[in-house]
Amino acid sequence: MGAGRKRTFDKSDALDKAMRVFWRNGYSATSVTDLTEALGINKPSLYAAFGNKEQLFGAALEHYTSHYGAPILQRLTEPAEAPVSERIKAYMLGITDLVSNKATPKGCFIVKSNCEAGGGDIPDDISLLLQTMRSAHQQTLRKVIATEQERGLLAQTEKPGDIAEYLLSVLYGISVLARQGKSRKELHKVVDIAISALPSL
Amino acid sequence: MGAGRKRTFDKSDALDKAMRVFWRNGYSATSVTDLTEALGINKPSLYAAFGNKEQLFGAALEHYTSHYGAPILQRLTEPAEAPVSERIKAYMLGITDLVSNKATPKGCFIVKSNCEAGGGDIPDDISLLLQTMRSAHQQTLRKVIATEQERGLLAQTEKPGDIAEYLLSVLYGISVLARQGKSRKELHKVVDIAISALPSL
DNA sequence: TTAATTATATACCGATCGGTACATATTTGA
DNA sequence: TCAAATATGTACCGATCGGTATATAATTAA
Repeated sequence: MGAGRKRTFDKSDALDKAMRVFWRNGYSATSVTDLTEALGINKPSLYAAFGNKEQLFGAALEHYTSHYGAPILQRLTEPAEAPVSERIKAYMLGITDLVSNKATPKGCFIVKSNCEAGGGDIPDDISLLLQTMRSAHQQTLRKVIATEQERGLLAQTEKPGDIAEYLLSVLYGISVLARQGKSRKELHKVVDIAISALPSL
Repeated sequence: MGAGRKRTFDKSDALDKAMRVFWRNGYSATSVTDLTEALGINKPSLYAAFGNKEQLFGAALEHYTSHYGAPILQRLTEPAEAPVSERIKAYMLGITDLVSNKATPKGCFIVKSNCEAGGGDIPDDISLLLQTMRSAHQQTLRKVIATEQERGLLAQTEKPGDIAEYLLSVLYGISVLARQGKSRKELHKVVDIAISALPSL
């Protein structure tokens, strides 16, 4: 890979650490100094490795979706032989556990960033990225519901997009509640009630 | 009322303007200069009238709940002759309209502040105030549900606190969706589906 | 061994942060 | 009319903001 001094830190580890700082404090309330202290590196190293604060934030969002969100979304389609109601429940409980995990900041990083966007804070590029992520998530959920409705395994009293929006709304709410410190157990109860609304079976 | 020069601005108007700036940008991303520009006054006037940034933020939160939130909460109990299902629906649609109103910042100010809290940003006093506000809101909703259950007008398959938490969760989610730009109409659809989950009638 | 290359550490940049000292303008009570 | 009291406008404070210039240390290719 050519000449040059070796990096003294692991870039992937550093990205995960930076993500947790942003996740906890948000974009505006996180200073570059907060990041360098959490990563144990100096500013020039951070800028050389990740560009700037905005680009690092974008990378943190991508890291979050690919490493924390994606495995949970997988539960919507696997195991394929499981009934859709069970898969949706497993997915929702997975999100709930993620946002109430004691080892990571409370709440959902995407939801927190979404709430931070919409004002003057957060650059336009990031707002666009968030919009894209949210849209992809909604589409994934919508398609699962639509497929099951076509197979007749799910009642068709509501449009799949509307059901997806409803379920996402509950999950967003659960993320806010988790941020407030609500326990995993309390949040699971919300999932139970929310799922009982599904016109299924 | 004593001597002294008269204030050249209306304090109540100024508080409402300040609230909107905080509502849009959040606590961390709002600078004192942002506030003085929006209010059309100088920094010493702002500090003399409202203390400091933190105290002004607290006053803005109180102003929001008393002037924007309280009138909607009233729909939970009035008109008393209306069935509880209708009152809850009117309340939820009221919140939905508030957070998707084109004349005010998108989303719920309390939800946004709650997401901002939990990290290093936002002083402890404010976090406590938010916790108190949220708890009061939840209790109000819980009592309405409990009363109706005692009267036998609502099924008792779930505890009133759990139902309240579920409804709040949906509303929090709606606030996040509104912040993302979802229309009033789309959000009303979420309310419809959410209410169909209630074990009522 | 040397030149090119890359990372690190220190020290600094102009801009902005929340907050205030101070002088001036305005109002009321005596 | 004059003194006390309150508000305003300017100009400034030290601290921190995001970002970088520069020098040095380490690594590889020649």
